[in-house]
Amino acid sequence: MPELPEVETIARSLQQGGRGQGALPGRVIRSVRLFWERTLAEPGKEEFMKHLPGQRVIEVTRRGKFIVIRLERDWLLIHLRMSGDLRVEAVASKPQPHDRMLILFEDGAGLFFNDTRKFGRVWLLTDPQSILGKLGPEPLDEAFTAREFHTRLAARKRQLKPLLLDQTFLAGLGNIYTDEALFLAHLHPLASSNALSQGQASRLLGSIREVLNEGILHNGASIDWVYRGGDFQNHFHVYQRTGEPCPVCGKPIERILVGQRSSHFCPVCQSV
DNA sequence: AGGGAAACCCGAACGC
DNA sequence: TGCGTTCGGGTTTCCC
Repeated sequence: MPELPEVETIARSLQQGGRGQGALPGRVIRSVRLFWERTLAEPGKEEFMKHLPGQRVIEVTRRGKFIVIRLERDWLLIHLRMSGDLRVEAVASKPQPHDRMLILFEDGAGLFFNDTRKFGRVWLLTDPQSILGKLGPEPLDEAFTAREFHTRLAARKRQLKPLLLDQTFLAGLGNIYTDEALFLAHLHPLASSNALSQGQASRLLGSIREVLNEGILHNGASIDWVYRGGDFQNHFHVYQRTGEPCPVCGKPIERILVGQRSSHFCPVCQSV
């Protein structure tokens, strides 16, 4: 579940060396190995091999669900998608099952990209804005106001659920966090975005921030058997709790399909 | 413009 | 036991 909190956690650990000895900044790339090429590397294997070796890592940050690695000349963007994970080894050992890429550094350290379901992607770019520029605002950015959020919601006429999942509208929310935020805000996933009052928009932004911060606190969620360290899955209010009593009113949680995505909500607390 | 569907993947969890 | 089928997560692309 490569949603914002986990990406945030990994980016932080990569910067601070949290996972083992993983501080990337300062390290110089020696070589790159791709164990899976078909959809992993953009623009392609040849470009990676040609341009990455010799470049020093400057810093590691995050934008939306992307992990952003700034190199001396280029930029590396990593999207973990569903089952992706990053692992840093001070002395790179041999690849493990489902490892898709290894970036080997001159001092022997290695950054492994492991991804069971092969959904993840890595981009090598001279200008990261070609991708990051399309993203909507950061919900955790304090400069992003509830008033601005309300304006953006009112400018569209869409079901709340798909709109919140739209990364160009707001960056970083996935299916879990959207369901949880809508529940906390007492809003129905099918409610129309342009029907929200300023107060409802404010409450929704507050709920989004609460859910994201809670996810970060718990190191993200490990659901669908893909374990990646977090335990936020033990704190869901509605997600994957179909039929269980609503923690607020006791009515069974319902599950519907919205924009092909499963959506969990309380039919009483979240009226349209 | 909004919404639906399919495609990309895999392994768990099911049905028979 | 061993098949086959379904499912779901994020995103892009195509179509109405």
